[in-house]
Amino acid sequence: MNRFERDLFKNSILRIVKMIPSGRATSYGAIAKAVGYPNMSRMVGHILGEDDIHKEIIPAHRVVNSQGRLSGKDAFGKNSEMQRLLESEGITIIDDRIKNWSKIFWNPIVEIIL
DNA sequence: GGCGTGACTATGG
DNA sequence: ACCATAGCCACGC
Repeated sequence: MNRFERDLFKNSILRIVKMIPSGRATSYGAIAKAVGYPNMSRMVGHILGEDDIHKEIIPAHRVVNSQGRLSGKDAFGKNSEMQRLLESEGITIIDDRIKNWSKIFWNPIVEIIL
């Protein structure tokens, strides 16, 4: 993956994350698949953690792992900022896991209409 | 180029 | 449902 591909990958990911509706969430792997790189789930998390990501316009807190776990919460500073943001959107979290994950899950491939 | 690492995932016990 | 394991692959050292 050269730098050009990497930039496309990054831009595509950020575009999808911006589409996640409030009150819903998706997974690293689902986003990776949606942009055509099914094995790049780890990179999705890496990119969302980069410093130049503006968390005001990129709702990175709506991206969790495939089990609905808040595996990235440590990147949101201390005191469970990620959990707080999700709860403020009406999502219930128990032991770092989103309740009713199958209902909350937003699948980009299915729900994005071009 | 080797090696360890990680906001990951699918699978099997 | 929980844990371990093996794939995965860009990145940094």
